[in-house]
Amino acid sequence: MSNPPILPVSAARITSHDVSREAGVSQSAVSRAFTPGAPISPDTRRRVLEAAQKLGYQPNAIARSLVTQRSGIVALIVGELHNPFYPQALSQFAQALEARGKRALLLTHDARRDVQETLDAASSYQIEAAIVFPTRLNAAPPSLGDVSRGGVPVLLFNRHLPGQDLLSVACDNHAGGRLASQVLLDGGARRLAFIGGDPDTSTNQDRLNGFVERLAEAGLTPVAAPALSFQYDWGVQATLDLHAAGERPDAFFGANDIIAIGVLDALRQLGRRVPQDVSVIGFDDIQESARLAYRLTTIRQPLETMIEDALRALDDPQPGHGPRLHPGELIWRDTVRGTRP
Amino acid sequence: MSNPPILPVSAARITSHDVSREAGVSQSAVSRAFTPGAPISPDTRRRVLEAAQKLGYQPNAIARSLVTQRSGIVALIVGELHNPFYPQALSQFAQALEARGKRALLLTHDARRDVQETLDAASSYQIEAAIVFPTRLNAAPPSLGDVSRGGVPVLLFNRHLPGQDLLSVACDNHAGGRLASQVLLDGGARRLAFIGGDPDTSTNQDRLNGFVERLAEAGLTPVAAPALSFQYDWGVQATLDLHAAGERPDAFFGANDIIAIGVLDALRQLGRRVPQDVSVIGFDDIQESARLAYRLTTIRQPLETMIEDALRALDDPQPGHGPRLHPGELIWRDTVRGTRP
DNA sequence: GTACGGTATGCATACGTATGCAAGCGGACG
DNA sequence: CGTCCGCTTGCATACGTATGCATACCGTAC
Repeated sequence: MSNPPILPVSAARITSHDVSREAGVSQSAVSRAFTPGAPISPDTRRRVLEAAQKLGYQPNAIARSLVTQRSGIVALIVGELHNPFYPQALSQFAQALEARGKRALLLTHDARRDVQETLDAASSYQIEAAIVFPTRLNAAPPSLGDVSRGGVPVLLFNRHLPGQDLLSVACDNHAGGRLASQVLLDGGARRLAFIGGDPDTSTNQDRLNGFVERLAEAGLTPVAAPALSFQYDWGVQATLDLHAAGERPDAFFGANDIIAIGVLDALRQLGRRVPQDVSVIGFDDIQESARLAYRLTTIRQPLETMIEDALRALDDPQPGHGPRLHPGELIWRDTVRGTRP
Repeated sequence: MSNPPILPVSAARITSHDVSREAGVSQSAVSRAFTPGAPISPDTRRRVLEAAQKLGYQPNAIARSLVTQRSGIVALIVGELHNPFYPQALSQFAQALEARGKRALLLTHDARRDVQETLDAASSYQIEAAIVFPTRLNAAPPSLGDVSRGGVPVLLFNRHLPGQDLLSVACDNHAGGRLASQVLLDGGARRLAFIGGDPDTSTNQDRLNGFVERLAEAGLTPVAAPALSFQYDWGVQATLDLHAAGERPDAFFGANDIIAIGVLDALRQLGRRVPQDVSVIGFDDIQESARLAYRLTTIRQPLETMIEDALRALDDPQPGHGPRLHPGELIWRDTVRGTRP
C-alpha cells in the first residue's frame, strides 16, 4: 500500500453546497441569503451567513454570471498610455464601476491589431459594455458597430466617429478650440500657431476647427498648423522647425498639454520669453502642467463629469444622438499674456 | 390578435450548440475545434470554424472557466495613481498577460478599505493570481497571506513585507540608495539631504538605508531626511522648509522622481543653480524626468524585466524566498555635478 | 373548525462548455 | 479474412449558482 501522492496544499473550493450542509439548509437558501431581496427569513439568512463566514465562502461570480446572463464586467480598452490623462481616467473609471457593483476588465490594443479583435476577445467574457480609449486609435474600423449591434454597447471616450452608431462621450473640443483662440487673442496675439496631435483623430480636428473658426471671426488665419502626434518630442520639434523656417508666432495652442509643454521647453531653449513675447495654451490639465517650471495655462477636461455621463449613457444606450459633449474649463496660469478673464 | 411587443434588437447569444447544428456535428466537436491539441480531424475542424465564422460565434469564456476551473483572470489591484510610474507598469502588465492568454481584472483599493476586502472581491472571480500595487498601501494587513494560502498567489509589486509569506518583486532599492549616494559623493557633495516619500513603505526605507549606509562609509550622515509622501508638493515644501531653517544642502536625493522634480522647482525658486551649486538625483525614471526643463539624473527601475519576473514568479510560486530584486540603472542627465561615471 | 392568503423552503432544472468513456471507422498486419 | 490499433466522434455528465414551481407552514378571518 503506497502513500498518497503529495499534492500542493490547495484548499478545496468552497461552494454553496458546502455552506448549505454546514448550515443545515438547502443550496437554494444559501443562494438566497446572498441575493438581496430574495425571499428568505432573517433567521435562516443569519444561519447561512454564519456558516459562510466560518467556511470562508465566497460566491462564485463566474457561475453566477453563467446563469444570470449578466457578468457585471465592463471592458476598458486602452492603447499605449503616453498621455497621462488616460491612466487618470482609467483608474477613475474602475472606481466608478466598482461603486456600481461592476468590474473593469483591462484590455490593451496596440496599433498592429484591429480594435475589433480586442473587442471580440473581450466579448467572450460576456462583457456588458466596452469603453474604448482613443490612444493610437486611428481610422474607424468599419465593423466597430458590430459589437454594439450584438447587444454590447460600445462607448468611445474622448473621441467620436461620425456616421457610426456608437456611443461617445467627449469634451467639447470645438468649443475648447474656440476658447483657446479667444484667450490668446484677448492676450493680444496676432500670429497664432496650432501644434496638432495625431491628425486622424476627431480630438485634434475639432480643436483645430474651433481654433480656426474663432480666428476667422477676428479676420485671421493660423500662421501654421502642423500636426503629427500627441507627444512631447513632437511639440519640441514642431516649435524648433517653425523658428528655423523663420516663423515667429506670438502664440501657440498645443493640441494637448504634453505638446504644449514641449512647446514651452523649445521656446525656453530659443530664448523666447513666456508670456511676455509669446503665449502658450494647452488642453487637458494634466498634473505636469501645474509644475512651477511650467504653470501652463490650459483647458481642463471635466473628467469626473465625463465619466459619470459615460456610465449613465451605457446604462441606457440611445443610438444616434451624436457625441455627448462636456464643456472644458479654462485654467488660468502663467503662460498666456494678459489678465485672467 | 395583437402585435408582438417591440423588443430592442438583441441578437440571441450564439452558443456552441448553434454552431454544431449549423456544421452538422456534435457540440463536443465544436468545443474541440476551439481547443488546441484536442482530438479532431482537420476536416471537421474546418467545417466547424466556417460555421462559427458564419454565425459570429465566440466561445463563452465564463462557461469555459466554470468547467475548467481556470479563469485565466489575474487581478491588478491599484490605489490612486499619483505616480505615473504605476500606470506605465499597469498597461505593460496587461499587455504581458494578454501575450500569455490571460486577462487583467482591474480593481481599485482606496485607503479607507482593507486590501483584503478587495482581494476577497477579486477572488469571487476565481482569479489565478493577484498583483498588488503599493500606492497608498501602508501597513501590512496581517491577513494578506490568506488568499495565498487559499491557492491564489499574491504578489506585491515594488514593495515587500517582511515576515509575510508573499511573493514580491521590486527594484533593489537598497543598492539604488547606495548608488544615488555614490553618484552624489563622486560629484563632490558633502552635505547631502534625503527627501523621503511615505515613511511606512519598504520602498522608502530601503532607499534611505542604502543611502545612509554608503554615506557612513564616507564618514558622513545626511544633513536631513524628512519623509512624508511620494508627491510633488511635498518635494517642493520639504526643500523650502530646509532652506528656511538655514540648511543649505549641496545635494538632494529624492525618494522618487516626482519628489526630485519638486526639489528642482523649489531650488530654482530659491535661486540655487543646479548642478553647479547643488546636485539632485531621483528614482524611477518617469517620462517627465526627461523633459528639457528638468533633465533629471535618476535611477531607472527596469520595468520590463521586473514584470517578466513577476509573471514568472506567479507561474511557479515558491514561498519564503524573500523579495526578488532587480538592480536599478543610473540614467545620467544634467542635475548632478561631475562627470558621467 | 374551515378556508384562505402570505411567506419560506426545497426540488429540479438551466446556463454553456469541457472531457472521460465507449463506440465507430478505417487501415495495417499477420 | 480476422484481429488489433489508432484516430475521431458522440453521449452523457459536471462545473456552481439562480430561480420557477410546488409545497409546507403559520396566522387570520369567517
